[in-house]
Amino acid sequence: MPHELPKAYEPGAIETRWAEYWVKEKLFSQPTPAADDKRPVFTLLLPPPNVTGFLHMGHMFEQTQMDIIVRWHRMRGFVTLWLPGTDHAGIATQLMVERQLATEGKKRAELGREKFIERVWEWKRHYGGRILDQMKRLGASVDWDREYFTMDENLSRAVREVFVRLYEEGLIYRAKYIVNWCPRCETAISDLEVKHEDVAGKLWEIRYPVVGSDEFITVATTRPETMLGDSAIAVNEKDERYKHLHGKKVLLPLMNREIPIITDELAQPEFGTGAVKVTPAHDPNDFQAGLRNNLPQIDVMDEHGRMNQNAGVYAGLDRYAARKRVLEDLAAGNFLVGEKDHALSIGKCDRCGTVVEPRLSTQWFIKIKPMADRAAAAVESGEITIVPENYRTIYLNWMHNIHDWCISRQLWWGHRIPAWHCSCGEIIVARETPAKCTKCGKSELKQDTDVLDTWFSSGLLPFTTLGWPEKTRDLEVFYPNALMITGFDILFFWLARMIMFGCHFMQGHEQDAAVKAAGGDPLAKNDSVPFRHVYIHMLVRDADRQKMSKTKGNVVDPIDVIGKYGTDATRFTLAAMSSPGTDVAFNESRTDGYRAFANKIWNAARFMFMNVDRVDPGMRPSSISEFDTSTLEDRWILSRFNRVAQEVNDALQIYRFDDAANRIYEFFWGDFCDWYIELSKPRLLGDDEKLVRTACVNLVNLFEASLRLLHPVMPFITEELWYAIYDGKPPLKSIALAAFPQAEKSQIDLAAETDMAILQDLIVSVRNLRAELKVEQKAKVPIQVFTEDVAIRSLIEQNRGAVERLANVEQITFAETSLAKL
RNA sequence: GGGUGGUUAGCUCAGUUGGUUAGAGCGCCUGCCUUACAAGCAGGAGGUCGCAGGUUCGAGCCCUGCACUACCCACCA
Repeated sequence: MPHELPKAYEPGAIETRWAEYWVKEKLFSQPTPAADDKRPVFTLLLPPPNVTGFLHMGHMFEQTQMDIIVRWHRMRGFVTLWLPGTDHAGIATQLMVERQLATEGKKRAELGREKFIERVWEWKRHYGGRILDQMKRLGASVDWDREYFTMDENLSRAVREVFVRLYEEGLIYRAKYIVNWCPRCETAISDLEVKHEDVAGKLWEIRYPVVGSDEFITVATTRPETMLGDSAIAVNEKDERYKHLHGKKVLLPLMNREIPIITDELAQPEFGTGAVKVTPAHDPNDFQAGLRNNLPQIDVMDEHGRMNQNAGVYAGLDRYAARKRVLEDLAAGNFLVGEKDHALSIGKCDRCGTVVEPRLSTQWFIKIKPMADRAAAAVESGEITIVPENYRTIYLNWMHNIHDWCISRQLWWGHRIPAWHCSCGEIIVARETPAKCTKCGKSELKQDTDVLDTWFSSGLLPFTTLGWPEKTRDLEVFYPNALMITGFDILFFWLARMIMFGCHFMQGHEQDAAVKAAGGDPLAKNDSVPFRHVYIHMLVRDADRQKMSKTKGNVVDPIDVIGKYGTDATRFTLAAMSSPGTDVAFNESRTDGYRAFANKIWNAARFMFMNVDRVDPGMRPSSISEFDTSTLEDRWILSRFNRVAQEVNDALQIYRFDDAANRIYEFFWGDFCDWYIELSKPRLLGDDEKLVRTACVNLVNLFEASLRLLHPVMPFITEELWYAIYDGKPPLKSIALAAFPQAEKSQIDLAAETDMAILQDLIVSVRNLRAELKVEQKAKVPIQVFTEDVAIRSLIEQNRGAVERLANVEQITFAETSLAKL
């Protein structure tokens, strides 16, 4: 077939065609390897996008990096599993559906739990697959046959199994505790889900009259409405100012309740007046102080952030309205003695932005310390390595200062907690719905209404997606994952939890011996870890380094960019711009440049086909060994190729996607196109049929190998041209299954590189001289070269043709003096 | 309050263990439709490497301080 390619590369149709082909042919489905399979294994779990999602640049960035690594491993002969799925994303999805309902003027409560959940499933069916379809367009080479959803029945069963086991081990407990509460979402949220924001607030000073005296004690607060729930005033034992008041009481203004003056470390003499109000039900520090001093916990607010009946006349008021009224009333009663500006940081709900209220409630917790210690050790010992390295310290600091994890959420969307309450007070934690109470035998049991934090189930994915708790062959082969690629923003939410759960539940796990022998990592001392290496990527920002956000309107939609420049160019941009530890300022001008690169590749192919078709239309690349190395430029380009192959492999080994991409770019454009193709022209245009043929064989071989080298970064154009080279009948169904170029140091021909560098220097300096002397562009001129070096003379002598052509000169002679001239 | 990263060409960024004239893309200037590619080719201009000290034969790189900037963590009433 004559290879008639259009003059310019148009990625659109070509990319969609291959994207569909890869999925249709199930090219990336990875069956479980047989017992005698001796190939090394590479497993990678795709961080499951939320079902709320649409694909944004961050996803594309992450997936490009993963796809490069995955394709690279596959081409190097690894049994490669890249496992895709989506996350039910409890609170986030519930919020989206609530918003959708709001546009219909409906509320969640009106629908009731069952109907609401049905609505969420509808949402999931509608939006859940969207991001996966977009991933297909990106060419993500995941195993679509293994796609999962975190609420699939098998995964849900695994969640219950984990909960029950942890409960039985005493690591899950239920307690009344002060937690972060979002009054809008009406649920507890974990510390991580609270985002702190610095605001200019006020500090109000309130004086409480001491009972039985005309003295007052003054305290300061940023949340005056909570004084309604005060149960003591604390002073420091050593504080001389208050020693005479120890054991006395104050009358709580507005509520007219007598509360004790206690001594507690909560009060620091240096701070403010040295006296502090204690409100155990509304502040975490006060809560602890309350426990230490056996104080009553007076809860004055409800789940909506409104004052309740304990707040007396303020009952029913919203917390901010109550604050206003309390301050007015305090002022009227002459209890308010000061109001100062005060910078404070307030916690807001990560999801909806509502100011979080510390709230006393009964929740389920994980006693996290034992798992955290093991998870810290896994990183400290090197069983898990983290790149960039500074995240290691961040991770360890967090692990070492960890608090118990509140895992219950008062939401409707998520994994229901497998606990059943009996009217007798007994709580039964079980894998399946129990028939009757284990204590009193009653059969009317009510399942706990709470659901689990969404990160509870995602923390289990490295093993639950492989069939756990069954002892599956998949688990044996594919666990642990080789790598985890994810963003720093979910380091604690997800990564930390996966390590804790993995180490805990996979304790004693040994990867299949054959697999281990083939691809085992000597760093890993124990296979319980969920993955051996972690690569943390940074954020994609806009060209001005601003965070992309819908409100700012600076979101760059990857689908738009792809439409404009092609997926390959966009992928190349993201790869070339991703240097570890630095955010990517996504700049379309770069993408435009890489679109040109794709076009360059395309046209190099056109040039090659033009010549090949002329001499031998049936010519195919055979093995690289048939590459003819009789001339300097052939030896040189082969050496350059081997060098870049080695460099690309080295770069990918340490996740330097930028280095890998840049090295290929420089090689292909700079060495292959600018020099090698130009150098091959004299041969191709000459009359010597044998030389023409040799030049063609070399071009085809080198080009085919370059495509394989390029493939992980630019999968589409390489697939298209690879098929073209093989005339639509390639030896394998996809270049993605062909071998990735590897090279040894011995394959680098230093002599050829040095000699070529000399010739290149010569040609460049002649060109410069021509420009300097303003010699007519087309005019061939004779030159004299001055050199005393015999070797260089003979080098030029042997490559006279190339020099003459590329420098546009003729009659090269050698001068005896340094007065070389045109 | 603690911690981390960044500061290099007009713009966006590389620069591995300190070692000749500090690189790339885009933009800009000059000349070219040369038997793939004008999305191209050949050439060119442009940098006191944030500031101030220090170590060294030698510093963009190491040390100290400062400034600016971004981010992470934190229960300071």
